[in-house]
Amino acid sequence: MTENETDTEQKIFEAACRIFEQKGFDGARMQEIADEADINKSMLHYYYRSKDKLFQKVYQKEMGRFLPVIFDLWNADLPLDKKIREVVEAYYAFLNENPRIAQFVIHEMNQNPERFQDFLAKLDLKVPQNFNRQIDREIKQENINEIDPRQLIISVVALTHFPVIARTMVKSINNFDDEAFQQFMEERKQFLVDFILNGINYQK
Amino acid sequence: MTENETDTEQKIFEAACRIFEQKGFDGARMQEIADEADINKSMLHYYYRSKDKLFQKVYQKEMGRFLPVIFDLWNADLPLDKKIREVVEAYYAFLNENPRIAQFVIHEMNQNPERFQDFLAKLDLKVPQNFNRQIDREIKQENINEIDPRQLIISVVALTHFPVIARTMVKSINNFDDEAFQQFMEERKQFLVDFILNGINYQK
DNA sequence: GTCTATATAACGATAGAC
DNA sequence: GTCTATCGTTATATAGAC
Repeated sequence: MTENETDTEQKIFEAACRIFEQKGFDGARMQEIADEADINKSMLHYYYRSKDKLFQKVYQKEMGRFLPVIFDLWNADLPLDKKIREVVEAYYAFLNENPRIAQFVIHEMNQNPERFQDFLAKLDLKVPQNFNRQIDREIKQENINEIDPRQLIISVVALTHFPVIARTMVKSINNFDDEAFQQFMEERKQFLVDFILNGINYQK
Repeated sequence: MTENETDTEQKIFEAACRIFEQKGFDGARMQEIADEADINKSMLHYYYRSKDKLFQKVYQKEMGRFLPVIFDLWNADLPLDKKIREVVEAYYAFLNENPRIAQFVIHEMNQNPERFQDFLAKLDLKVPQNFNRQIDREIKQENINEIDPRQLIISVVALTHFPVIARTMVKSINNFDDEAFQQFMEERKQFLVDFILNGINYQK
């Protein structure tokens, strides 16, 4: 019966992830999570004691998945143009598989900045030092404009993540259905790589 | 006594704006709004009947302020480089005066896409047709790369708005206090204008 | 219009049978 | 482990005195 235990617990957790991602902590209802998991509400308390503790688990999982992806590739040993393409594609792949995670991160981060800061500190993410040096070199060799690497990183994150976070607005304004939105985002991928490399005046 | 009536009603409304912006509909408490307005909780119901109706008013005010700003300047009769600078500066000015509005819009839009779509339809915002034509001309004259004007607009919104929405993350990652963040954003303004114009390969 | 007191409903959490 | 029934709290909302 160990399998059934694990199974129930996991069904609850996965349902909680979906509901918390959609509604946030304040908007989520324990009953709703129970319904989503197709499991009796008491089981949520049996396995996780409280809404708060269940949320903590979800929070750690989602933040722990989201944040490393943001930084992972910047330190890679790749030429700048290839790196930009890889980062954009990695962001796209991740956001495609996790369409609501960015929205969750943004909202819960703003609701409780201290908790976010504490969590970030524990993650011990590497500041992209290699990338800073790479940008320095490229500037000295006059391959790109003089830019602050931090401005570039946040710009790439913004350009890729914002349309996903603001998907409702992008769809409404352009009268996109889901399919048209998906196509728009696919076209955007190539646009972004060119836009970013031109943006820093990259000379091959 | 008409003055006192209006005064109380407005104090409530302004407090409600601040609380709903920070906490969202689900996270906001009527008692908290009453405290923020320094007014008895019953008065909220006396003037606005319900939390929902009070929120509707706030929603309409905030959305009605936010959305026009996004589109206003794109149709202006300005050369492209000047237009980009003006738009970026207009976005900056608005977000500086309303530091939490973008976060509010994003969250409530995602919580209820249908309501957002309905509201947007009623606003009857002009699609930036003039801007589309301007981009067409610039492409034909080979002043810029072949780009989709919709991709450019959303990119400019993303580059300016994302750091504000994700302010907590930007601050935490870079170990910025409020002052350092403000300076980073100020430096970013010039970075963005160059980055965007280079991004579309603008030739003066 | 403003206050206190209270009704009503929703939600998180627990007890206890099986 | 799982279910039903229910407790205790909190939140919205209203009634009624002033």
